[in-house]
Amino acid sequence: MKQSFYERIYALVHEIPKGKIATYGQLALLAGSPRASRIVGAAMAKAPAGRNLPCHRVIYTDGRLLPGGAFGGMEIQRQLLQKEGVTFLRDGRVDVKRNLWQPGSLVSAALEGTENMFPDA
DNA sequence: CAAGTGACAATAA
DNA sequence: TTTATTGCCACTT
Repeated sequence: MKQSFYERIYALVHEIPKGKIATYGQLALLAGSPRASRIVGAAMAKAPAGRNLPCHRVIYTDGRLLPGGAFGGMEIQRQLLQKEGVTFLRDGRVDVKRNLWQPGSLVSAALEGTENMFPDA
């Protein structure tokens, strides 16, 4: 029985370790559709309570949080991430380069050729 | 079956 | 640098 992409997304988000963050594009890539970043967002938006999804660890590729206050205020989200151990830039953005979730060997094949993902620390 | 929708991402100005 | 537009894919109606 095949699970919808949404279920796949939920599983991935649930796999995000504490103190790390992931971007919608990253989750989409892991889900199997590198361009389905919007699907990830849609999945989060429709994410049913009970899954305890750490959706606050999912941010933009720029390291920017959700404007408007999808979590009840993005400042809340910033506090949460900071409390988890995620480092922030002075611009108020998450340091994606340092805190991006890197799932073991799972990505090795997907990122084949991306030898230098972090040119600068 | 066709059109519309959206917690995004990349490119242009 | 920020703002605006386009493309994108799965899901809903």
